[in-house]
Amino acid sequence: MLRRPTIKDVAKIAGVTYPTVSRVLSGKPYVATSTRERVMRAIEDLGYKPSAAARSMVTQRTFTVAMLVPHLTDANFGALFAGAEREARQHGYSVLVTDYDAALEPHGLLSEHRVDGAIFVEPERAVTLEPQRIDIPSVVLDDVPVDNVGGAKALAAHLHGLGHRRVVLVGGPADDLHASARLEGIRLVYPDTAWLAGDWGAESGYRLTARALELGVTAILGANDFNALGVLRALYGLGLSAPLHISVTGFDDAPLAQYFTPPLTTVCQPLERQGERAVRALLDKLEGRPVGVPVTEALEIVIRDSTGPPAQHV
Amino acid sequence: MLRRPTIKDVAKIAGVTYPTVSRVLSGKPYVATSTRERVMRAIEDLGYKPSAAARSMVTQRTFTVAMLVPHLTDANFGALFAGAEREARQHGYSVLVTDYDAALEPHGLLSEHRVDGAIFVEPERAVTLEPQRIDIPSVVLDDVPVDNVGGAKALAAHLHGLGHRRVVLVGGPADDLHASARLEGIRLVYPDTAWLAGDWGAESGYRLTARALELGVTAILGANDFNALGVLRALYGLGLSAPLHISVTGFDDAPLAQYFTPPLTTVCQPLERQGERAVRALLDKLEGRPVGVPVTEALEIVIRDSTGPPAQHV
DNA sequence: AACGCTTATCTAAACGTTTGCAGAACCTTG
DNA sequence: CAAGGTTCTGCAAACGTTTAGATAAGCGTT
Repeated sequence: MLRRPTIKDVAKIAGVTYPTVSRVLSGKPYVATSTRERVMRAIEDLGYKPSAAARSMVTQRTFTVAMLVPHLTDANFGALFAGAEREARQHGYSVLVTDYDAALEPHGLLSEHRVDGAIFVEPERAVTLEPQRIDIPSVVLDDVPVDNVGGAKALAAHLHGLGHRRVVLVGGPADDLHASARLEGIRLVYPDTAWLAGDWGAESGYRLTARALELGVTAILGANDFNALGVLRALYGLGLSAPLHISVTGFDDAPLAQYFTPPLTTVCQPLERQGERAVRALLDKLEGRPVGVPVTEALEIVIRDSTGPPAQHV
Repeated sequence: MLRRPTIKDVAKIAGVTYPTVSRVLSGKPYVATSTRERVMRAIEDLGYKPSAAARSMVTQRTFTVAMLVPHLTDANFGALFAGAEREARQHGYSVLVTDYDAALEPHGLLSEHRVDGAIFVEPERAVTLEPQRIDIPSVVLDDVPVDNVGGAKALAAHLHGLGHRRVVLVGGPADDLHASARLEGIRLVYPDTAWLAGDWGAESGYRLTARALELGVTAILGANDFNALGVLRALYGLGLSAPLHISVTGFDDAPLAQYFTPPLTTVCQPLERQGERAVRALLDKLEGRPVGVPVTEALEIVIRDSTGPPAQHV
């Protein structure tokens, strides 16, 4: 296996010096059309690909940003990435995904100037990590906030309209800002709603459902769609079903939520757009532009089959 | 904002020349303990971090591998990544995730020697892409095969044991090797089973269920768990339910599958281990070791509530 | 006291780019 | 036709490492 062609090989073939090739590659002005063509052809013939390492060596930039997620198994960030990637690409950047732990390793993305900036998807941990160990520009997803409170309130209002008088929030970490905001929204309608905290997984919803039912509620609000799925599953195990015996709602409108049994009433998060906005904010920081004032995005409720009037008698 | 400290700054503080610092960093022998200590302290004091670019400039290696997935929204690869990441880290590599399209961009991972190798998660597309545009070492997930045929056969046998006599496979792309292998496995038990192909999403299962029922089957095998979820959803829409009217199975045992209503009978894919094995195979290639003979891994069936005896009368 | 061996450090070259500066060739213009 | 501008291209330095080879110091042998 031979050495990869470098800019110098290209130059030799095209009969110019290598800085000229560099100029062609970066689309600089002041290069004759004929030269440009010859160089292009040489590049083509050799199958030349620039070396990112050499390039970022001198420019001190990688034109790459990292997206850090707590666990890659959390399904939601797929859409987030899609939005981020599209936006980044438009500006000549690319996006890499890893989980926090991997990124922080000695050889990880964040430790060796491999990326120009980072997007932290889960704000809480970002806050604890960032100042200590990270010294690259970064944004946390909360820099592009969405109206968790409003979304939750809408959900609660919907339930209230159906006649529910006592509800509970199930799932989400006790110290999570999003989950807290959702509780806050619910309490705007049902002032002293209880919160059975857990994590973001289905298991949480499943495990906590029994305790929720002891509270004598007619509706259970999952802190996210997967929590809600766990609740549905628990109801199934108890021989109950939504919305007949208990109404259930989620949060996020994950792609799968419409295929739950029953299809889930939830709140639609504009995840792609959020990814987009996060990238935009980060690039603004990176390129020294004034970073725009974050506007809070409204969330829309999606009513499906998992909610209905309360059972006549619990 | 000042320049980042380099190896030379460290050297100056520690009172040595910079190659010595390099030796300390890479744990080379022949450096005095006292020197090593002085250097370490200087590194600490300065908050020095090596530059990956400069390093891979000379070594011609990045110690990074890419994991390419078709769409980051496909949930399954989370576990795949977890396994891959763990294995890679143990060998001093890190793993980056992107989708095919992003990776192939002119500035993408694969185009500029940014990674030492790549793992293609979806073999079909890898095959079409690789020879044309990629010239870095790569493995496709099929290089570490799992026994799709056996798993599907086990599923079919389970259904047959319950008394089902006519089944159908729903979902999965018509040209997909995994899906085909699954069909093959089913046909070992039910020789002329029909296949209503689609894609890997829930929507496919949902859409194709009506046609499946027209075939007069008593059980529907989803090509994966999400296809199965779509089927369950469609049944719900028709006022039917599993396993009472129709039995339903999935494939993969996605983390969510046990929380479906009803919990899904499926086949457990050892995804983490697969990720691990893929990395191992790739590193073998990269480091010129003989790449081990791929052993096909057996798959275990997981029986839950979505399958039962056929309805007395269809 | 000179020799060789080991251990520790230094010197210098190399990796593949970008970029500021300087020079060459060609055009205007007065 | 000399002066002054453009437009194009070459030269050389710089980016931050690794690594082969050279040198120096210390020590145990003869």
